[in-house]
Amino acid sequence: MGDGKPATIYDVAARAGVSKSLVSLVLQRSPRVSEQRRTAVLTAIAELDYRPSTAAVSLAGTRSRTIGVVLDDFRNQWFVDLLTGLRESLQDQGHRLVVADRFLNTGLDASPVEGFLSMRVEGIVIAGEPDADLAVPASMPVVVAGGRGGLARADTVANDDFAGGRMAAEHLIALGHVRLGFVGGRSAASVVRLAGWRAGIEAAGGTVRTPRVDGEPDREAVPTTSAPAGADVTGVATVLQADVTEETGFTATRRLLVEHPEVTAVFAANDVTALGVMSAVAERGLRVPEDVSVVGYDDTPIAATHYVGLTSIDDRSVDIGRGAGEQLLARIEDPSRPAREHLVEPRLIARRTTAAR
Amino acid sequence: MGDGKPATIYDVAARAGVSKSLVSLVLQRSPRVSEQRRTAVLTAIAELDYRPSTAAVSLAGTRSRTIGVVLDDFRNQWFVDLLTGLRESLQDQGHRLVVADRFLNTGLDASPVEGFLSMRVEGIVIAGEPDADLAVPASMPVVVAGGRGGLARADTVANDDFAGGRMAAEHLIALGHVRLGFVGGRSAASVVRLAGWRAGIEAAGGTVRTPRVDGEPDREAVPTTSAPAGADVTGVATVLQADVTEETGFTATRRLLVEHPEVTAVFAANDVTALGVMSAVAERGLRVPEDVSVVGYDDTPIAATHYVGLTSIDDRSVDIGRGAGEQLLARIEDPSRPAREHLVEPRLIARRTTAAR
DNA sequence: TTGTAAGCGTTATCAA
DNA sequence: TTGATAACGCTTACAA
Repeated sequence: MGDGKPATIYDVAARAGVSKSLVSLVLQRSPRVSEQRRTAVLTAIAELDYRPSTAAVSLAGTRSRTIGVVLDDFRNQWFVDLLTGLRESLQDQGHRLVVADRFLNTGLDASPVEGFLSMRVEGIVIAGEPDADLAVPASMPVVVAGGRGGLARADTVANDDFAGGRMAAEHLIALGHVRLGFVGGRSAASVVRLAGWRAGIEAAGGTVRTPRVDGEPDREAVPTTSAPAGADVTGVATVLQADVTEETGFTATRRLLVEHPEVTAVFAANDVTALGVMSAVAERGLRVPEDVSVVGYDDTPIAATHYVGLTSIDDRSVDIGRGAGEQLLARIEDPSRPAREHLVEPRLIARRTTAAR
Repeated sequence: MGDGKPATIYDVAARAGVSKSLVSLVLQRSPRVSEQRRTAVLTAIAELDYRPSTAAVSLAGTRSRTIGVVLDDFRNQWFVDLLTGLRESLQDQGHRLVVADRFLNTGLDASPVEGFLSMRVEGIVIAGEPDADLAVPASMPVVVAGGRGGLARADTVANDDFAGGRMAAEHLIALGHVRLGFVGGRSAASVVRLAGWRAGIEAAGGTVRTPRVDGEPDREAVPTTSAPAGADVTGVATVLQADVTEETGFTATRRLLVEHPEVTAVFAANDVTALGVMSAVAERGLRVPEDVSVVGYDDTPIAATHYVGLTSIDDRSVDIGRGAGEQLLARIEDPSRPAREHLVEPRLIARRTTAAR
């Protein structure tokens, strides 16, 4: 195995005593090769530790059989599940996956998309909200996975945030909670999750205070405390101006609990925010879930730890990935195909932060 | 921008009215090209939205300028920081980074290393403990980042686990703790961290009960409870047979706290285990850090959340990445260079789970 | 400073 | 079923 230069197809052909065309046929598993020659070639390949050069293959071949995956940020763990799904639908179909986050090869390429174009990928998967400055040529098949809008002509496969928000509300109401709170931001996902949550409450005959933007005084005087008797459900929503983080989730919840001490269940637009919510609950000397139930969104690994044990909405990233791969394949087959938006139904994972009231 | 086939160097040459060699020279920023021609070429490139084919470039060129990074698992978040460091030392030097985890293109390639060999990468970074079956040809420059051993001939850049373990002990002792516990497994990293912790205790004049393997009865009868008066420090270590997880960390700690109720500080071999430790402490009705202090290792994102706020040892993955890139570059320059092992000094990040006794 | 021409390691198109 | 031979898009001597 004293590797000097890697063996080429010529070396294999010479060693097997055949032409390089024949070697190429064997490589492509052509059925019309005699068993004898085939084994001779295979033996030579093994002996020489030969491996086709991907550069030569994609240069000479008609297709690169490569798909580029653009991640918004490697830190967003959800891409792990997304990749699992993509592998199922793409890799198993003989496509090679190349992943890059927004910064992976900047400096060499202007953007990960640029790099993929240089590689002559056959399609691109954009994970998360597509950046506006991600210039993808019109002729390149693209699918947006997990994000919405952005590229009009692209297929989209995303979580059904509305359904997820509604699930959160239904779960809490089923547990007997009637005074609900919401903490989220102004991102597209958060807004739709809030709408779903509101719909869940209204479906139960309840009312929701119009989303209040944090920092602005409340215009509406909804009598949440003097609510009608019975099981009437009411909700108060806090929509943060700034990014929703653990920190802002904490301060927003602190305020929410002061202004609405009747709230016994909070739905946070994402898991990290939910951590802030839980800290705020603890700070007031209340316990989760005995005094206040908390639901997050995304079902991140941190929610799944026993220590945190956060009830959360699983956005089914694996299925989103699989679906995205299938859509991309379909578009590569038929580029004229109209772009569609596909929603994946999320599911609620009940853990230790929610309990009956 | 009606892209049909991507433009080639021929198209650019024709449009600019020059030879394709001249275009190539411009691409390589050769200084000996007249300003006039250069702008003509650059204009043509822009107009045609031309992008060199990486396949053709690496096939025709002498070097691929590509480095492969093998991750053990995308779920181990530490690779994010590692990549940051690698970008600094490699990408900024004009190298392209291609990342893959153990499963990324299996089916197409036998292993990520196979894929990289096909791509004719100039070097490979193996992140984490190298798999034994990762067959890397002797002639391929390799550096192991964050793991130890495995490939004898490879340079290694890793966290100084011994120093980290010692830091944990010193931190706790400085806070006044004298009855210390350890929970870890039998992985190389865990064993060394334990050794460092022990050294820290011994340096303070203390003694450590010989690591006890969980499940086996204690052979040694070290009088930890009847310790000499004064500030004598003692430690009890539990070494798990099975993998250290949140679950096993929990059960091991539960037992530790029963058998050694005098323990007021626990050092866990990693952050996830530390979560199990904290659950076990809570289960006994004790509080962190008022009753028991807890230190983790790796400084994972979960430790950094305010909600968890785990004091942890930061293994400085960014620096490991930068160092690994530098070592790899040096080896590519001089393949005969003897392999060395480089240790990066970790640092303790004090948060809310440790307090003075 | 610019152009010509010979590769680089494959696949693909013909003939044989 | 096999083998020439021409691409593929670029780099790189070598000439001019």
